[in-house]
Amino acid sequence: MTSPDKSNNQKGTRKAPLSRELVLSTALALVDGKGLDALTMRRLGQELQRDPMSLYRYAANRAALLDGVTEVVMNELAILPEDLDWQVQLRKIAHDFRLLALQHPNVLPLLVTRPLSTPLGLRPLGTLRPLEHILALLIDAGFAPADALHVYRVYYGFLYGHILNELQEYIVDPDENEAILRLGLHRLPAKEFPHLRALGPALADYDGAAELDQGLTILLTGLAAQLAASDSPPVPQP
Amino acid sequence: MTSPDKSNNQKGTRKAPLSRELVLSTALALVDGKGLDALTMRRLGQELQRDPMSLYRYAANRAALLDGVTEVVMNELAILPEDLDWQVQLRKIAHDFRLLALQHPNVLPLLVTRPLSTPLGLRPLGTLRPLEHILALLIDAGFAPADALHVYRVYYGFLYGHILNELQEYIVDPDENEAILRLGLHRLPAKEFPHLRALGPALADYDGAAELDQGLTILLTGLAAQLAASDSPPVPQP
DNA sequence: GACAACTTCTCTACAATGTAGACTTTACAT
DNA sequence: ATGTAAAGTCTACATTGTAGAGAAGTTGTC
Repeated sequence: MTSPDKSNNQKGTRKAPLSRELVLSTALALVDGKGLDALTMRRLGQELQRDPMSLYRYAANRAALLDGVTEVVMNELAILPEDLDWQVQLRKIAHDFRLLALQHPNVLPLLVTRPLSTPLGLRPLGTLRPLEHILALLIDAGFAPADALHVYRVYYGFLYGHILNELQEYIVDPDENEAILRLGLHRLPAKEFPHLRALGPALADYDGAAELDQGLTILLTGLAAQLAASDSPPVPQP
Repeated sequence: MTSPDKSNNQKGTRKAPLSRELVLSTALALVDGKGLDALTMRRLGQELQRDPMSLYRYAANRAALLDGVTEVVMNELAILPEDLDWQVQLRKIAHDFRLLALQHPNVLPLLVTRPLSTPLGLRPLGTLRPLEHILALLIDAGFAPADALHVYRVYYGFLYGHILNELQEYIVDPDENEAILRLGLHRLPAKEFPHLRALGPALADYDGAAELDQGLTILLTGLAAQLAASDSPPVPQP
């Protein structure tokens, strides 16, 4: 072993030096496990058995740490083989993203919120890679580059929106879910909220994947139509 | 005047008693003006010329205060005359909501994030009213109640997503916008991000309203198709 | 080895925050 | 006046992010 953990393991077991990756992934674990609020410098330091201050070598401040966490999560989104039909690919990416969000529900607020403070041009590469990927995909599919951008926005907008929606209805304990729901609906004035109250049962069983897929179908239908429409008129100039 | 502000205006001008509305609207003003982080109990107290502790009579804690602010914003969303065609209405609501979000960009994180901590059934009525309204609208338009729910989700999902997207690209100073963008794009490795870099100009001029409308068109097209498809099969049983 | 430069981590300290608990002031009903 | 409830204040404390100075450990050069 060329790299020794050598001598200094005598008292507090001298630990291997930190790294940005280690710091960020422990931070992520903390958030996943105990929630966003649990991610404090002190707690993270404790988790890593280091003085909280040592963290500042790997993230300029707490905000940067949060950005780092979102980046880590974003990087978990695998980039995929390009073979398939573009519609199939968009579907797949959407579902992958949904699963990713479900695996880190506590991070979602960061995912949707942090980019608000960072102009697009300055975001970490990991965050921009999906964008580039989808642009490529759409342009290959026949969309004009500018249109591809619009389509991307519609698509990602819808995707983010769906995830938000789903996680809002998502409750950890599904038994509790129904209980709370019934309780809550009961509270609503019957005259003002007739439809909502009537939908109690329908609200109780929510199938996120199906819901997403349904939305995607609508979206893709519309997109395909648009593509077909724009494909014919502009003949390439000789 | 039966209610006197009478005697006690002699030294620090005895102030009229607070009220939840006053507290919340000042809180909103603070957030609008100075950003989310500026909304601290102490600062809000100072703004109202009261001891920070007095606020706890109108909001159980800071989190509740935040919820209150989102509620206030939500209540600004006017409910509209019902005459119009459902598609027109959905379009109108979407644009209204967009404008609302643009008027309170600093509140958006709350708008999308706070509901995550409150199960649907327990949200403030103001937040649920749009939901009920749209359900009614869709059911009137011919959707089965359960379908109306799905449609609502797609619609609101898309809407939220669009707003998030738009505000992410929104920068206060439009001059700076282009500068930052150019700067940022330049930084991207040309091999890895060819399309994104090429889209520089297209990225620079963003028309949110148009973008939203385009998305809505796609969505509504898909929805209308779905409505037509589901309208014929299930004949009412005699 | 001796020494220096550098990286990594720790200690101490401070200002700001949310909020519990006890108290004071004000308003009003009897 | 006297009691009761509401509204507002004071004091105090634990917890947070982070600045600044330095300690400990690592590595390179002679």
